Amino acid sequence: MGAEAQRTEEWADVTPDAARRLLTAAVQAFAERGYHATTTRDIAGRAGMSPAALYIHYRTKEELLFRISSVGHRLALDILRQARDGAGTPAERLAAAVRRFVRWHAEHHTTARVVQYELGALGEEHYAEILGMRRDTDAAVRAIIEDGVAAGDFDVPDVRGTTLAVLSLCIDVARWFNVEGKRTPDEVGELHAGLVLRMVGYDGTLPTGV
Amino acid sequence: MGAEAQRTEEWADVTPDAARRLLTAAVQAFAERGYHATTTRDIAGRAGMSPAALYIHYRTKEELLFRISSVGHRLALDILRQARDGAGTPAERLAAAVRRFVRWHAEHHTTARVVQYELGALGEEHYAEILGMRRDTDAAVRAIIEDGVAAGDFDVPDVRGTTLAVLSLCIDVARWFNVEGKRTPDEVGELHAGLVLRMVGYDGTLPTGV
DNA sequence: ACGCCCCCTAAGCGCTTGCTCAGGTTCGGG
DNA sequence: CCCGAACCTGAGCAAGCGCTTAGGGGGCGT
Repeated sequence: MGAEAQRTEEWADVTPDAARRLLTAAVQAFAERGYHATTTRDIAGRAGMSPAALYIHYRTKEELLFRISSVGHRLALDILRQARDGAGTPAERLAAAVRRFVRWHAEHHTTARVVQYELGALGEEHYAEILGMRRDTDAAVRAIIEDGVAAGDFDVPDVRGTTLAVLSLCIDVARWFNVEGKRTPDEVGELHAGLVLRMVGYDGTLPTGV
Repeated sequence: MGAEAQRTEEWADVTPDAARRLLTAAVQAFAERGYHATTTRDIAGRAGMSPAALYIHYRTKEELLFRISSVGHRLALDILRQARDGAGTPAERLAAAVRRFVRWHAEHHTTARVVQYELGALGEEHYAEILGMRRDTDAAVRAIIEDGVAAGDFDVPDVRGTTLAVLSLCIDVARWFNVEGKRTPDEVGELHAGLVLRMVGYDGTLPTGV
């Protein structure tokens, strides 16, 4: 499945068609220039519409950002929760979590960039709502690490700090990942999964799997 | 030494006084709201001046950003080069590099945020100039890791990828570090130094030092 | 005492911004 | 054939933007 196919799939349940086109146009524009440097005319232009058309489907420019941020956080959270609740040893589940989380940030790095770096532009209420999802994200990763510590598979002196560092390492992929670069999302995910297992003091070999 | 003292010290060689006040005002504003959401009136207001005063000391708003970015990158690069060229084993030098680099990103997280996340707002020529310094940053860290591999102290299958990940982990501190939080810059630096030594497969204990 | 230069402000110019609104087009159901 | 609902556009408004300009005040050397 190519990146293009996934990009449309990601917003598949946004209707009507024009609203989805505006949304994907906004994702691209926000990712390229940032929220504040993007004009409503630019978004509408990319979607092949007049500026006024935007306001039929969204009340403000900020609502567009919130919708993107909301869907993006939901997707990222689902990835981590699936790994947390999946089968296998803590090492296998942590490796799977990192692999998929990193792969998502690389593959959908435009969306991920908006999701991770444009939070500050959200309105107060929307920001608070997103913050809740981010706390859940942290909790999901922490749960896996705590499982590993309890099982005696991991050696982690500072669980909260290490959780933060693991998430930090994964999220930052969205900042530097470049489609023109030599590394595929799969390769980056694999590399990071290995690094994270070392960070938690797992002394076995990197488990394979999705 | 408090953060306040360091903040002024950081821009000590910027003269005259009004130019420095404008610069520090811009750093705060850019870090809080982002470059594009910051107005020249806001910057001038924070510095206790009229909007026009800005243009006596700086030709454009973008030049202000470039100056900040330039000084910030220079400071960060110096930290890493000092660690690279310092005495000690590769593990000691890598630990020192991460400790100090992370500490800088935590202590000066306002400056660091502008330096790391507002690159895209730079003009083309200024951007190219900054990019050169960023390549040097990468090279400095890579050199230490290569030393450790050559000495047989580190086990790193993918040197370039791991270098990128190490830098990534350190840089991202600027995004999440919160002065209100419970962790001091020193503690965060210590934690990350330990994590990075694990990432490079160093099997000794964390060396102490600056 | 005087002229000079540096530093600053008040006012505002030209432009772009987010957003609005009256009016037109398209299309399925009766 | 007509109606109403859904969707879209052209034109434009008020506000805010980066930046400019004309002019004033204060401290310096002479």
